[in-house]
Amino acid sequence: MSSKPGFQHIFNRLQVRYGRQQWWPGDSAFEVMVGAVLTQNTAWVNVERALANLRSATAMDPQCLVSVAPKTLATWLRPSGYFNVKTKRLRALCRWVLDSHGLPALSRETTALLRSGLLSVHGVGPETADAILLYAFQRPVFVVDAYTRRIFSRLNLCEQNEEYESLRLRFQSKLPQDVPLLNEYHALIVRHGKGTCKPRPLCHKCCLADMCPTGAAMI
DNA sequence: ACCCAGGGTCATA
DNA sequence: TATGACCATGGG
Repeated sequence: MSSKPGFQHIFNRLQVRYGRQQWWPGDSAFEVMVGAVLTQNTAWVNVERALANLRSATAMDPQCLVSVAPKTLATWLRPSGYFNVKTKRLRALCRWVLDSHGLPALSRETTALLRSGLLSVHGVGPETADAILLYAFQRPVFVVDAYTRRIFSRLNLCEQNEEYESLRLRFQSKLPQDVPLLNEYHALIVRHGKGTCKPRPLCHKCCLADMCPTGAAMI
């Protein structure tokens, strides 16, 4: 007898196929937060250029980012796109960190309080907040993104327009509250989305093809 | 030339 | 609640 493949089983498949992902690429918790904002709807390779600009300007610091002229900050952020928008969002995030007495103080707060705090920052939505919670603060949350919807809706395990919170809580209820697992799972989903599970279906050699009902019709 | 990328906000109905 | 416009660079 066969049953529908579970979230844990799919994780195992992805892990066997792609191996360890070693997320998040970032030296400090603050750099992870900056990267989380800069990567909004943006390819990571472009984010790395902006991060390199900040590092070479020795500006990878909340106090510096709120003090520097917005026009200067926008110049550093230019390669990651939306630089005017992201200048404001980054400054808003830094103001929140400073008003909260810095990252060490924040790291002692409960996950629920951190989450509502992050969501109160202009420019930080649910996905960015959860990415920061998981990868900067090491909290056991599942990060839902566009890849998650694409991959799991093709497996008939969710609807493409399912609400963010609904999807997140469903994942979390089916998985252990284990930070390393949740870390790897989201990273593997992104890896798989960049690999075989493209917007335009290209499911040959997909490690999940045998679970994909529509996979047979794809080239 | 076109589509896509590790989203979110705001105005409108 | 649910669409649509907008933000903007760079790779394939």
